[in-house]
Amino acid sequence: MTDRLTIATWNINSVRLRLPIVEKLILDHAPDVICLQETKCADGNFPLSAFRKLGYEHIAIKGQKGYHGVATISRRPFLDEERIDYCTKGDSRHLSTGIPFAGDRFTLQNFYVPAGGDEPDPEINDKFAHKLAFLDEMADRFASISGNAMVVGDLNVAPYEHDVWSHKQLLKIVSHTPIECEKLEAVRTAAGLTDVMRAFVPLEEKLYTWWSYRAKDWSAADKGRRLDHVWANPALAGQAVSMQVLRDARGWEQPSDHAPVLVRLEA
DNA sequence: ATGGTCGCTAAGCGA
Repeated sequence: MTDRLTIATWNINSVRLRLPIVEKLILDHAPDVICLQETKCADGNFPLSAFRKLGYEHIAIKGQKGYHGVATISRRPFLDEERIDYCTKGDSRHLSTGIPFAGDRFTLQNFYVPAGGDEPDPEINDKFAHKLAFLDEMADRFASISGNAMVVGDLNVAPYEHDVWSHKQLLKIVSHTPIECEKLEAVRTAAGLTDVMRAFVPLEEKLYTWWSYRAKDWSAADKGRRLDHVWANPALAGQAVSMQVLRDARGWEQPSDHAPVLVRLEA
């Protein structure tokens, strides 16, 4: 009996404002599990009933008022839930859920890594220091990951040359500095995880998930970055049969500055 | 060209 599961990850920059386009994602692509970041919504204000009406009865949230916030919305029941307060700042940036799949299970970790501010120097920029510490803590914790695992979310680092529109022009821009790229790679390899998006798109090809609101014409300029990621242990990654970045969603009505990423599993 | 645009929550912060 073949099991199939489609997972979406999307930084939606306010779940309440973006409900109409999350609904469009659901109607167009019918993901089984949706991982959202930057929900910007206290738990008591999360639009649970809107998602339940669309058939997503299992909703794990970790929100805070005004900033950050992650949510995992599912048609399948969760086997367990865990929330880790990385850097013990009280930020809502991590949510882990156990997902039943193909007679087995995997742990789906939904992350919103700190953006890190503008100045790429931890000595003078606390936000950048926080980002680096967050990545170091991820690497520490990931060293003991076991079982089937998938990591998704806005990791706020575009690690490879063709994850940005201009490698040379972005080397000193937060999200593509060498130290961040090295640390992100250390996180992924600490757990032995595969970069699922890059398994479908060769390293020589451009791959973006985010385009700034500030561009006059984001699509024409196409100065994108791949800030969103999907990683999995090799066995689970081997069950991924498709991956797509829904670039069109960046042009939907009142869009997020991130596009959703969809991965389909079959086993 | 050191700007530009968003969303929160009510002037400034974070992205």
